[in-house]
Amino acid sequence: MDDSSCSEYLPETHEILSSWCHNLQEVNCQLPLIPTNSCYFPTWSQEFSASRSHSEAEKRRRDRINAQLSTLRKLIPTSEKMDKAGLLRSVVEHVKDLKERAKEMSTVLNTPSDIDEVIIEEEDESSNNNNILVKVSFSCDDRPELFSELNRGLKNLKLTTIEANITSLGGRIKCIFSLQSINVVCTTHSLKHSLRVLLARIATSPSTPNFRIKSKRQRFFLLAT
Amino acid sequence: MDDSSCSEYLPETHEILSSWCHNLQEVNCQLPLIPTNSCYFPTWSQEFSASRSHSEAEKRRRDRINAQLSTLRKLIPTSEKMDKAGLLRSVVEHVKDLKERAKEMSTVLNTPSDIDEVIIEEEDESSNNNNILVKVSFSCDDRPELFSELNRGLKNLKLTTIEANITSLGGRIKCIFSLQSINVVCTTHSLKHSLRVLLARIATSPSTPNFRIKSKRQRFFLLAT
DNA sequence: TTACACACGTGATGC
DNA sequence: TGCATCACGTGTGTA
Repeated sequence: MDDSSCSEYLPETHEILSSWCHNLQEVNCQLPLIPTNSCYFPTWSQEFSASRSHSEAEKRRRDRINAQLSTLRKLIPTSEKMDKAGLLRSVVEHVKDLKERAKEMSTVLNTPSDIDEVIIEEEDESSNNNNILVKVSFSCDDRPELFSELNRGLKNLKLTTIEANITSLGGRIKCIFSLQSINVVCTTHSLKHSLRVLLARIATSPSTPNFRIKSKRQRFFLLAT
Repeated sequence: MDDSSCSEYLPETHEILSSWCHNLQEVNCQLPLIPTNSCYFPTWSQEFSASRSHSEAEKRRRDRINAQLSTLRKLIPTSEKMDKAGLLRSVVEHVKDLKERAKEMSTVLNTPSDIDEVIIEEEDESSNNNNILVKVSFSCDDRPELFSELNRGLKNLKLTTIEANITSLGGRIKCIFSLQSINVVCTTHSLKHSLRVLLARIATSPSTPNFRIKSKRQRFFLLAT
């Protein structure tokens, strides 16, 4: 459509129309206003042209937004056939998840610390019954016999491994265990003491002489925020 | 505003208005159409009410989308004072970056993959003497009994663990072993076969019924290419 | 003034 | 039908 199709649009009719539209705001009848202090037709033309460029600009804006949305849709699996709000909700979830994961990664990566450490803490629910639940964080030099020694020691203490997270990096190893001791006569205190002794012994046990760590990775790369 | 405020809106005026609006589509004058085969006022009321609920629903939709957008804005640093398209572009960048980082991390960290896998390869020097050296990469669902089963199985195969790297994350576990079999009569081929059978059995062994992974994340993020 | 960004109400369309 | 989503053109505020 070009401007000439507006040539029959007379001032009177515009006034009538505007007046009606103004009185009936609920109809949301949107007419470009006609300035009263300038000649009529050029102004209408200008208004119309402005309106068109406005709508075109708005379309470009919408297209920019939708382009990013469809990019996001490709990045997030299982987001096909989701509406915009749903897609964005998934995006929020995934960003949160990725951030948490990255944080956890750096925690895990931090893990094999350079100094031997043994941290033992009881879980909250440990005092409720005769089951003792402890969480153990344990760092030392890595070596082949470590696992069998750990298994043997934990077995001797009648401890069951509920959960284990073991990371070995650069010749160091960090183990995080959730251990459970069921129906034992010893106290939590004595159990923790025995555990501490066991782990200290394992940590300071001499390494196999001919054991050489194969892959010494650059740890700083992993620790960047 | 209630419907009574429309009481002066006469059919004639609506016709005139509709006619004008139809002839001047470029004005985008949007009136609810009046069906010709029903009484006038109720229909107008109904149309108006429908129109109002429509616009209200649309507002709710916009609000839902904008709520997610502002959540995203909080999640993405330096996205204040960005327009919607810019914000979404940052989100896309951020997600891509985080995914790449996670992928990198999982490569470096040997993060467990979502599919069970068993990769067995001989080390180069294995053919030189009667010692067989194999490197095993093994991924499966994590569970408490895994370690003891692995130890038992490897012991039965007369395999010594030279090096072990074990990572558990999100309910999955990945083990990388360097295993040595000294002075055995079996061939490398049969050893690898036995090993593969063992690991496949362990990987598909049913999990302890009451064992629940603590954090069940949407893991596909780490695996997306 | 121009240019841009956002919210709004509406028609179209799919279930 | 009614209810949901989307694209559209417009009014409005801001720089």
